[in-house]
Amino acid sequence: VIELKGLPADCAQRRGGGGCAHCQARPFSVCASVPDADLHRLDALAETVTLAPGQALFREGDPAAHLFNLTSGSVRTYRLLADGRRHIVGFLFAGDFIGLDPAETYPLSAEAIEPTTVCRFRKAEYRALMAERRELETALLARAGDELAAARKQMLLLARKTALERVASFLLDLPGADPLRPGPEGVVRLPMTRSEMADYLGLTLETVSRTLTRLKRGGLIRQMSLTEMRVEKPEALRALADGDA
Amino acid sequence: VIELKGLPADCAQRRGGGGCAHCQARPFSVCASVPDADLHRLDALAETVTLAPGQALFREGDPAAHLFNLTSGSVRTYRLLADGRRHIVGFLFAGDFIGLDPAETYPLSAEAIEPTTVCRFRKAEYRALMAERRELETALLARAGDELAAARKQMLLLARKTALERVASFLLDLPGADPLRPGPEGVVRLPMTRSEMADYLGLTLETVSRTLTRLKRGGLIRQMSLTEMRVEKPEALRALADGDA
DNA sequence: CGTTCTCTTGACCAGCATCAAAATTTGTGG
DNA sequence: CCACAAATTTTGATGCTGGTCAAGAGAACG
Repeated sequence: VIELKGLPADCAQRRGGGGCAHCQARPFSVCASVPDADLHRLDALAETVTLAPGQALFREGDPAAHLFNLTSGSVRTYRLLADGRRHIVGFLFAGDFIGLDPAETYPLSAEAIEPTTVCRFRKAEYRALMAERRELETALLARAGDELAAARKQMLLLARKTALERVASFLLDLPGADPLRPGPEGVVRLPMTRSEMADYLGLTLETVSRTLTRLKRGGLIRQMSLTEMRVEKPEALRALADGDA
Repeated sequence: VIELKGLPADCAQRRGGGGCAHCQARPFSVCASVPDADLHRLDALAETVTLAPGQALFREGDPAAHLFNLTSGSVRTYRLLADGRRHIVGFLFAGDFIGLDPAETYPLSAEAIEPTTVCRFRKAEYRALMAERRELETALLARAGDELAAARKQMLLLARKTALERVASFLLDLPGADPLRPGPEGVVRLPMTRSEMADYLGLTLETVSRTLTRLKRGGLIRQMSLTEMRVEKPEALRALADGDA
């Protein structure tokens, strides 16, 4: 059963001052394309929304009134099949943008998986800004290209990789395996449950658990806590992930 | 083993006159966003390329010098894993655009699967036109959003659907099940091989063949020829595809 | 008309799913 | 801080979907 907590109307606050200027996520986000001098324009549109774990940002089918930029925490996006099978489309982290799809209603649901803050814009207002600040549209097009590339990578994983290869790929794709992001080198945070990993990787939670155990036994990774893994042998993991048979 | 025929340098011809004005694919393509009055600008940039079956448009890793618009025929795009496993990323038909990904090199290979014509643009020239004709950039962003939506649909299919559901979804997604496109109502063209369907759907060619046989036996589809299927019971097929258990 | 390629069908098998239960972690109230 | 309840993870036993291997039937092509 899935949490159905909505989003209270008063959760967001329009900010007066210049939040964007010291936004941690800006270097990773599309906002980076807006020059410092024009930041006040963004600030004027932005609302800050704070989410508790399990709280929904929006649900599949809701009118798509907003665009979002994740500033901290993490979010899962998912769709359901009629009989309850769930597919987690992606996990989003600081700097990720939500709302590239121009559809009138959200094509998927989005929920926080830990305490999370997002920057929210009214779609119409954001589009107006885009029409004016061309570099923002260009940045979004570039971001859309990146997302498409990531989606294709994931399709390859789902279509042709084994369970072992999927889990290895997943660990390497998470931020934290990424040297650019904050946190100790080589330590991967796993804020999501095994069940969520499974629904993302097209496996069952048992298979994910067993596979992680195999990787631990093989010394490729070491479990620091339930939500943190240390990658001990990145090259070996990469070889697995890429199916270098 | 896969065909490795390249693209001869003389395959393309810069056209003088106004090909775009009577282009069959224009209503379905991003070019529709360019008003008739400005069509000569597109025409000035466009080269027509003719491809024989199996001929490559480009290969993964090639410098991404061009963007393409498919005007007739069909194309497969694919990536390979180190040990030879193939993933077909998509099948493209008239009106489809290739090159949304802003990467410097092509992230996948593209080959014709039947006699095909494409409209080719130098990336730099096209970008220059985009910078000037804003509605083109907006149309591309919208197209990117559509592609992303399609990619997510495919990820759901690969992550959570059974073989039967995958094949049913595939038959319904092909143009031809689409009432807007030309051809007799309800007849689906399958210009690709069983092996290609399999590499697209994350199955084996045997499973695809067996599944099509099941659908035929069940009277949901009828085989007209090897490359044509008639959908006899669209609702039943749709129910299967959506997993309405 | 034979060669070759693709498709179909069959027999068997393996990887992952399913079902079930124990171990561990998390959360809550006293 | 501890005890207990609930949730998540891990591990085990078993089964099924779809993969693998193999052979035969159609199509396509020269």
